[in-house]
Amino acid sequence: MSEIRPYHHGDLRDALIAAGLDLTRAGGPAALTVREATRRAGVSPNAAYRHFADRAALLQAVRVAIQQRMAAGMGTMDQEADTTETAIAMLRAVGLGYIRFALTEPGWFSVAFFGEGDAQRAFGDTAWPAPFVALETALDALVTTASLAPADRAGAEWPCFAAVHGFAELALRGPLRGKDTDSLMTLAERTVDTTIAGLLGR
Amino acid sequence: MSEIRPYHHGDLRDALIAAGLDLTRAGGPAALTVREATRRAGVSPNAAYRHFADRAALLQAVRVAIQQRMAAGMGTMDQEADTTETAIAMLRAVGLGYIRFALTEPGWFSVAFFGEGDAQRAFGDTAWPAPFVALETALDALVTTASLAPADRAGAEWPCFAAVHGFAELALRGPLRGKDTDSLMTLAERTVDTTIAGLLGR
DNA sequence: GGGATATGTTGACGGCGTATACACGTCGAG
DNA sequence: CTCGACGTGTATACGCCGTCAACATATCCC
Repeated sequence: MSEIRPYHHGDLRDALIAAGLDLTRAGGPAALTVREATRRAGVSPNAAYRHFADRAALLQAVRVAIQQRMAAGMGTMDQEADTTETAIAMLRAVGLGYIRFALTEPGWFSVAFFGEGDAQRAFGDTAWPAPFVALETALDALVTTASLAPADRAGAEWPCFAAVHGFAELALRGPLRGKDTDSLMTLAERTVDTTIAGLLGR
Repeated sequence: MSEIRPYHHGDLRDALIAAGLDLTRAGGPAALTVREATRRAGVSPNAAYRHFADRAALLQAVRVAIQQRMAAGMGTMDQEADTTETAIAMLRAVGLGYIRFALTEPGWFSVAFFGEGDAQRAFGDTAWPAPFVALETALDALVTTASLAPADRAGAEWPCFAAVHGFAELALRGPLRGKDTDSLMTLAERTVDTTIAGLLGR
């Protein structure tokens, strides 16, 4: 991109991640293959091992790239929430945004969150993924606007995250698979609203 | 087991499913390999293809076997629910039973529900899995005991199923991975209770 | 200029799913 | 009782995969 990088390849690492994004977008985690990624980068298979310890490491890098993209694509979450209504709306938007991303980019979604065997590293080492941070922010806003008792704040993430992630899984791989997006989003709204209602105890 | 079945193998199909149960119990769907299953059955790899079209068909058969086991292991769901309290308790028990199975048998759970690529067949052709039927029953009981408005009955499965399945996913492959079972079940209770509260609108 | 180092290639190994062709055991029809 | 059809298991092989070890090349720094 910048000036002349007349090296062997130039920037193989990024090229492999880019290929990985292409592959996983269409086929999910299983579609990411060291050999195919290197093929697309116009390089021999083993060249990848100069930049990634193994396939899992490449997949992890792709995961991070997807999460960044997801953060950008989920729209701005940085609004202030100063009333109960806006705080609830914010929480709702976070949940529906998560589900919308899953429906829009199923391949990427499947990589970004617990997709493959050791995918716990979706959270592991680095910072938490953007959607999760947005969830935390929205829940905090519920407390500051006195919609949620401070005593109920701890652990409130899990019902929310579970409902939203579980719905995505139902829609992508479960009994809701194949339903059209409109119906799915209607059901998603109900799922999110039910969870919020339960959380606020009313 | 029974008398002399001096055929080539005797009952290879069942032997392969049994091997598949062993393999997936420890290692989830990825651990199921045609070659390893046939190895355990003491037979050449291609013998499997006399009984299953491909690896996916074998995995599907294992899935069915797991779901039967799960139905048996989740305890009896056939109790009557004639009061609001018992109906709610039933719904709670179904949800917590689902999560408990996921925590107790993570490998099997990962196979039984949307585990691999085309796992939608967890529901596809045959009858719905037992836990799902139990959920339907519990929701119906809520209606007959007048805890849930009949108008709210349709689609009530999805918030419940999403919360419970999502929680299992969080605990097995997500940010809650590694937490001890007691803590997890506490969080699971809160998740289930939150969902029920939201469903009953109170 | 000349190592040290970073990067990429070649070749190989073992594992996988599975196609194709063959062998064996059983059983029913003549 | 024979014989062939059929159900079942084997042998061989292909192309894919991840990855190791050894080698080649390009770049950077002294």
